[in-house]
Amino acid sequence: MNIKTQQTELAFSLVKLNTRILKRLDSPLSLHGINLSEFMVLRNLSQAPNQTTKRIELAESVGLTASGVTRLLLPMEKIGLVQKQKNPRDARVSLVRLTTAGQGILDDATNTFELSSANLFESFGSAELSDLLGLINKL
Amino acid sequence: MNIKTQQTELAFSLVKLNTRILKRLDSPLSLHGINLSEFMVLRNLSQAPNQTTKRIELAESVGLTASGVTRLLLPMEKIGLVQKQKNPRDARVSLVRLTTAGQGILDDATNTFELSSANLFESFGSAELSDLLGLINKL
DNA sequence: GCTATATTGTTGACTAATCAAGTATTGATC
DNA sequence: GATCAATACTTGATTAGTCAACAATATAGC
Repeated sequence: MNIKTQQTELAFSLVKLNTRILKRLDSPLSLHGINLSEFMVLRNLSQAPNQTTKRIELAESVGLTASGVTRLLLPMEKIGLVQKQKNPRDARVSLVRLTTAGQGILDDATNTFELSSANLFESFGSAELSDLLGLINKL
Repeated sequence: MNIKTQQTELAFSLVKLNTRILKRLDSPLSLHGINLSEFMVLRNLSQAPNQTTKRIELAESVGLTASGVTRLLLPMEKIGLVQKQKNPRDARVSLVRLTTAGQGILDDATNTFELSSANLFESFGSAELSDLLGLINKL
């Protein structure tokens, strides 16, 4: 098999895999009233210094557009998972901060997510896991 | 790093990777007037015996629901990339067949897709490609 | 300091998909 | 051979996201 075919097959397989993975990781989170995108946001916030991030950085790290983030955060603010804050140094940016409630939901959801992940990779040993992570990080 | 953390990190990375990959493979196809889902459909059909498949198998192999396939195929039929055909043995199923026009578009689009794939995996050698493919196929 | 350009974010209009409900047909059981 | 459940597909309503256009603010060069 020549390299072009390998690349193409791989791309094709990755695309096919996609939906299945997303569904398997997303559905279980509905238990906590959030979806995968919201989980990603919460997780990103909790790892950010001071649990606070610029919306645009959030967009980048979750793989959405700025406008997608606006729409995603709206209900999250409403139910109090995150808070909007102004940046005193730059009035254009508005910062997003994880609330205590948000952290609580994140903690619960993380358990679920860990379970789904374990389920997803049940046939993988530790070596394979780090191999795959290594390869993925090259992309 | 314990195995649970590995699994979780990997799942997280996969999700983050997702959007980026999809966009890189999808956008270039717009040159040919199709999107990634349509490309997947055409490709699946062309590899099926007699270039014909049941809609529900198509759904399965492209990662959509039956209803998603209905909606996806509608415009494709209209512009003549695929044809609807009845199954004489079972009046419930309707078969989908790749047309010559569809095959033409597929051929063009395949070149583009190969290019995007090559671009995506440019830093991968042949061994890495087959490693990654192997790991992915375990999922 | 003033103007031109770039950055951040929001909004309206749209798209691709989902789900739940419905229709039509088939196959299995009694 | 009538009924009941399962299968294949379609449709209306909804959802999560995009893009393009916009407003507000910041930065750089003159």
